[in-house]
Amino acid sequence: MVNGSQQQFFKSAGSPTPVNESAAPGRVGDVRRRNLSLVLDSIARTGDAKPSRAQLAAGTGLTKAAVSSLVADLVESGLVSEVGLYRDGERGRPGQGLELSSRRGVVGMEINVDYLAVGLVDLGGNLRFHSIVESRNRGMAPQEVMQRLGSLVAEAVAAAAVENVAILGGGLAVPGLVDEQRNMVLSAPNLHWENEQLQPGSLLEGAPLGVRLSNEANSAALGELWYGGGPADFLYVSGEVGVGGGVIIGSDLYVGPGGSAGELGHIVVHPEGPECSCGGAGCLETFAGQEAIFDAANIPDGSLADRTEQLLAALAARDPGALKAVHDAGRYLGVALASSARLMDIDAVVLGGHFALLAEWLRPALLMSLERYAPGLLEPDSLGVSSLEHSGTLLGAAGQVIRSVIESPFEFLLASKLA
Amino acid sequence: MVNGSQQQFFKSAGSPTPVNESAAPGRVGDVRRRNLSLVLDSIARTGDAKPSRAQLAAGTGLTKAAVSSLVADLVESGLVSEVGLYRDGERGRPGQGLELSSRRGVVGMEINVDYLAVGLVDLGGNLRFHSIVESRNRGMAPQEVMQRLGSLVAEAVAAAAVENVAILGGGLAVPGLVDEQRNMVLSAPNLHWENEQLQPGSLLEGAPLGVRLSNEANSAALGELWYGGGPADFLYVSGEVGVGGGVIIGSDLYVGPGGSAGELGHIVVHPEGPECSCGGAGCLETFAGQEAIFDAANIPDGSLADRTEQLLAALAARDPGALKAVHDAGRYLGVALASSARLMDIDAVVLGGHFALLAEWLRPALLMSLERYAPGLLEPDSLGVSSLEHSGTLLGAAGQVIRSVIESPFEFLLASKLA
DNA sequence: CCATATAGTTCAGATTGAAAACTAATTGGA
DNA sequence: TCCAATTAGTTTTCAATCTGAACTATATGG
Repeated sequence: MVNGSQQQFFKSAGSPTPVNESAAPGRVGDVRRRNLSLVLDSIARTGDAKPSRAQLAAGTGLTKAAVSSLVADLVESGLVSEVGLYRDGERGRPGQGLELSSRRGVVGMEINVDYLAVGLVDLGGNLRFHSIVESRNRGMAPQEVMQRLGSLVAEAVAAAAVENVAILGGGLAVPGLVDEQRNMVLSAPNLHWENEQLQPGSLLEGAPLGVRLSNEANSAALGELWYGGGPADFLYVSGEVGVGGGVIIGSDLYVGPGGSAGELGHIVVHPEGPECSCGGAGCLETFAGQEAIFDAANIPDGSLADRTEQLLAALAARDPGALKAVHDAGRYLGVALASSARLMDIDAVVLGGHFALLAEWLRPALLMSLERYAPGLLEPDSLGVSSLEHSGTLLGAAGQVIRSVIESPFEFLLASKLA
Repeated sequence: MVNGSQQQFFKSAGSPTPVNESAAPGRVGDVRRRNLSLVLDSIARTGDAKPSRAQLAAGTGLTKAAVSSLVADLVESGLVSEVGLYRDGERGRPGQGLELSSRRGVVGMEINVDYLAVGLVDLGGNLRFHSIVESRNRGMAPQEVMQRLGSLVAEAVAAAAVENVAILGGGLAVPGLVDEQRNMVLSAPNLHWENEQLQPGSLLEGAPLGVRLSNEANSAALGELWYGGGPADFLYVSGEVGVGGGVIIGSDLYVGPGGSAGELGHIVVHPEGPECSCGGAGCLETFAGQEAIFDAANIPDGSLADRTEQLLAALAARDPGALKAVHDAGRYLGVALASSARLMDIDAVVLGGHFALLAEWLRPALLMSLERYAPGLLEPDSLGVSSLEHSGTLLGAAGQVIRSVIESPFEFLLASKLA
């Protein structure tokens, strides 16, 4: 990066505005980097259709010659496989179908307050193995939780061996703010974790891409985007113990300058509202968090599964307290979404987690509230409910690793050539 | 875009997921496109220091050979000029200083509710000519307003001739939602404009880059970023007749999928608040808009300048009504900023327009409110006040055109070679 | 006045995609 | 049965562009 010959800028002391270290210069080789990604992405998007080189050339705008050369590299690295000829009853030489290799995969992992989950996702996005176990992780030491997670991961690794899937890496989602670079959980209030250093890499020794830490709501949003048919722009609302959010803009996750964007739970929905655990007041979470809803609905303490079941039963029985609790949550969620949609110019919402379960009762109040506070901004059609249930988060966590390969295959090729 | 030879994808009817039309493929020539921009941007950033080719090579990571070739093209196009040798009392051949040409400029224009403003900004960002006139534009026909603006522009054009500045294009900011592509003002409630088709190009016939329409708050935010020393990430709050906002993330304007992000004025700050002109209720604008503040402070009707003067006088005289009006505005602005900062992960704010004038009285209430609703999120130091006053918006409007040249000089070179 | 230092240019070499010609594989119809 | 037509994919030639190294240009200081 730095030039060998210690170039000096402006010699007069004080260095008045040296030439800024701008973005990296374009090199001839960057073109191939980009086109490798373009072709790989085209194959990924085309999905089940298994495109031929000629179709990729037409779809990407590259020449057949260029595509052939690029595909050769991708096949050699193992990311792409040829899946035999295909025909459709017309003349001409048949094409070689191409797909993301089903013999390469990533392990998706989720630590949440009440459960642990692991899944094996192949490059094509198929969930090849999936396992969830209840685990009261609140207040448990990270090491202990990681150890429990490790035994779940071992199952996934075993399944991968049986299915002949090579594991490239893993993604681990946790319900809190993370520093991805340093593998730290900066703050996960619902787990009672603060500045915890994790060793996610040790969950998958030897995986070339390591294990990538991520936020639960963000991963769920990405899961919805990539594997749940989410639109290119939407706000994902994660109703786990806390109320989280993930912002998808232009098919990309918006994380903000510090990486902690989407904190929907701490939008102020009533300036005279109750104190919040975050130190503020009137936050959405104080009206629409799981705890707040259970309390307002008079559901006694107990395990999450029990309480949820009781709440759903009460709602089905039209219990006025329960109905009002959910109605209020929907109303305030509407306030938060109206403000968010106006601020970020977003016109679609996907409800996940707890909110997906309650959607039947929540939706009417939410729509009414949106109509009151931001009339015409969000159509009822664009207020969706996640269908991925508990696999959305781990699909998203794994997907981030898969995506990083699709976006930078060149680096992956390099690594696999060295090995 | 489409291939000549009508490539057919999957022939079986129904075309199951044709290969997606992804991003454009990388061509060898893209490298030069990028590096031209890189070098030009380096020169722009280095600003007054007027870097030499060798310094640019060191700063960009390109070789001297590449920089020389790139600079030759930029000089030929007139975007960059050599400004003589410079020395600093050391040995060696002196470098040729390079700068953005001061003989190329862009006209910045602003239509607001109570005034019109025009400025001539050269590529280096110097405001070479500036003129503001009062004009009660509310309810006036767009044609009439554009005509008045035209005579102001004529002054700027004359000034450019005198100063020997060639005008490349213009930027026109209006206080409303615009469709930049189609030169339409979709909605400017405070002007009483709705779906108005403008002809901004006719303001500067013959300017190669035409005239670009933009939103007032967004332009002001960009002005603050480029010419007011704003940080890389901040929320600009524009207190004109309405309350607007501009979101700067990573030194880029965030406009959202539909281009209308930053609508700070219609964030809900109190769910039981009054009806708003937007159809919603409890919006920030109903508490902190100019009208709301003047009303709450019991300032009688009149021109904006008069009312502002009266309000400032009342505040200086410690009039309780005026103090409370501004205090309340600050409090609710704090609610909106707390929510926005949490949602978008922003940690700096710049107050502009009316809010800049009232900053002395507004700031304490605002800080108190931020501390109440989002403790620790925004440091007092990161709550700034714009110093650009009425030139910020037109600087930003012109800057967008300048920036587009810096980001895509290749297209500009092409055009100037054809001419 | 020349050794040294720095700026900038020239030229060979490498990478890469475009364009076009070519080879490969398949079908429909003579 | 076999060949024209059609489509897939490869090979070859060419142009664009950067790097690296050698070279020229221009200054200072002893």
